[in-house]
Amino acid sequence: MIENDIFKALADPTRYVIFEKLAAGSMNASALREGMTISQPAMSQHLAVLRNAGLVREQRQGRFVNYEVDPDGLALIAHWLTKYRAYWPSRVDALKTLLKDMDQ
Amino acid sequence: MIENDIFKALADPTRYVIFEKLAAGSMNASALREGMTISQPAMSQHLAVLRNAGLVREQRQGRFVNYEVDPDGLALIAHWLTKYRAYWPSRVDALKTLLKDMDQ
DNA sequence: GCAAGACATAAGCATAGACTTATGTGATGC
DNA sequence: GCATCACATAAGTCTATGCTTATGTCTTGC
Repeated sequence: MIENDIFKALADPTRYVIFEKLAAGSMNASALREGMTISQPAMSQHLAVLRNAGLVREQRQGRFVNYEVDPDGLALIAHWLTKYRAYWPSRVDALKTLLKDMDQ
Repeated sequence: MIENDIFKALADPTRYVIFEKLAAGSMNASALREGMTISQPAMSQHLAVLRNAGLVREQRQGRFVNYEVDPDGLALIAHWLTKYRAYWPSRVDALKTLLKDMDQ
């Protein structure tokens, strides 16, 4: 279950912040730590989780590792969402009416 | 951070299954337990988490409580996704469909 | 009223996972 | 070669949370 890894990765507040930072622009691990009170190993571990979930990908540049948002992860969420189009708001009213009619 | 509750709620495999079951059709808590080896309190607790996250809503019917997918929760995820449009690969068909449906 | 059913809440336990410090690995520069 | 930097991995600790049993609350049917 791939989606589960994605949700688990984004469920942690610290990782969520890291992901948002990367979404604003790709960065290496040290740069990501700036402004956050987090140890270097913790950052490394969080990035590994995000990477394994497919939300982030790395790119070695000498002794730096540049991290960036991986579109594939976002695509998976989007694809997952399409499974529930029946429940999307634009159709909610029609659905509500339908359900109400069916109940009686 | 509302999204965090949503991701946290879906990160648990058991809750994910419950959500999928409800997406296939609204049910009461007892019906949800069928086919799952899970205690009644555990189910009740999971449903509370899903409800607090806005993913599921309840509807009292006598001594039964009918649970159903709350479109608001899915709408929040969809809205969250739009923040990352810049990263969406144009080639992904699922995304195209999603965008088209959401923009109208 | 009272028993039984459907669900929620309480309290305690046990594991997952987020953190730490310490150490390892690979690249760069002198 | 060797010191240093950027990052990964290891190992241990502590807290969050998912589970259990026990009990409470509300509703229905007799």
